[in-house]
Amino acid sequence: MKTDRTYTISELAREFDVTARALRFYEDKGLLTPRRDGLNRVYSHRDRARLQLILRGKRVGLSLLEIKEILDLYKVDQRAQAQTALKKYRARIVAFEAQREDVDAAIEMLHGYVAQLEEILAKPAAPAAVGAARAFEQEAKKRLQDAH
Amino acid sequence: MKTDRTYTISELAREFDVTARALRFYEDKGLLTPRRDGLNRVYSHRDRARLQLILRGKRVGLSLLEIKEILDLYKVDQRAQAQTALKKYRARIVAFEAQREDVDAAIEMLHGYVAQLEEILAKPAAPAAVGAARAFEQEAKKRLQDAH
DNA sequence: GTCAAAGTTGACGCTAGCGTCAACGGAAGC
DNA sequence: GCTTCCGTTGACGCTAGCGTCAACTTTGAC
Repeated sequence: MKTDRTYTISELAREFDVTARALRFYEDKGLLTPRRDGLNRVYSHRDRARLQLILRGKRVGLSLLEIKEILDLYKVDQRAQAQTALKKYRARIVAFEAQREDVDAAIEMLHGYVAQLEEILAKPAAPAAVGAARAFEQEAKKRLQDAH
Repeated sequence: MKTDRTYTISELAREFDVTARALRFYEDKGLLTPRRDGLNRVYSHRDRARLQLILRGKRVGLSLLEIKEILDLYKVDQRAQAQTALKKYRARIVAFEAQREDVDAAIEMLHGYVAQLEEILAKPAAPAAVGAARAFEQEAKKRLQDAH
C-alpha cells in the first residue's frame, strides 16, 4: 500500500470541489494539520481522508466544531477518556439515527407530492368529460392544500 | 375531524421548543402566514403542520429558503409549473437519498469506532500478560490513527 | 384603576463559514 | 531580466438565523 502520495492545496481543492480558502479555514479551526514545505502546505493521504470526513460531516449537517470533536476523540489514550468518548459516539449514533428517520420521512413526503402531481398531469382534459376532469383537478388541488 | 383549534405564538413555541422570535422570523421570510386577531398572531392547525415541516427541513440541513421553495411548490396550478415542480421534487428526492447514504456511512463509521473503543476497554491490563495487553493497546491505537 | 402576563414592531448584535481583495514570495519558462 | 503561476498571510466583508433589548399595547385578574 504505497499511499505516500502528497497533494497541494489546489489539487485537493479541485478534487473535492472546495476552495483553497476553505482548506485554510479548516486548518485555522484545527480540523486539518498538513505538513509544510517551507510555507507551502503539503497534504498527505491521511489529511485527504480527514478532509473526506469533514465534508461528509458537513453534508449531514454537522458544524465544524462538532466534526472537530468527533475527530479529536481519536486522541483518547486513557481509559477514563475512552469511556466518555464512547458515550459521545453512542450519543452521536442515536442522533444520526433520528436524522435518518427525518430524511426518510422527507423522501416519503416528496414521493407523495410527486405522485399527486403525476396524477394531475396524467389527466390532460379528458375529451368526454372536461367538467369531470376539472372537478378532479380541483379536488386534487384541495388535497394538496389540505396536506398543508 | 374538528381540527379548528388555534394556537398562540408561545404555545407553538413551547410545543416545538423554538422561540417566539424564531416563529416571527419564519413569518418574515414568508414560511408562515398566521391569521391575525388584531395584532396578535393566530396559528391554525395548518400553520402548525407547516411549522413541523419547516423544523424537519431544518433538521435535515435545508436552509429556510430551500424549505420555502418546497412549500411554495404547492401554489402550482398550471401545467407548465407542475412540470417544473415535479422536476424539482425529484431532484430533491435524489439529493435526500444521497444524504441518507452519508448518514448511513457516518453511523457505520461511528459503530466501528465504538467497537474499537470497546475492545480496548475490554482488556483491563490482563494479569498474566500486562506487556502483551500494552502491546495490544498500542496496536489498536495505531489502527485508529491509521483510519485517519 | 393597576399590575402582571403575553403580545407587538423595530433595530441592533452576534456566530459560522467562508468569499474576496491586497500585498507579497518563490519557481519555472523564455 | 520579466512574466506567469501557485502559493502564502492578514484583514475586511457578507449571509443566514436567530438572540436580545427597547418601547409600547392589550388583556385578564383582582
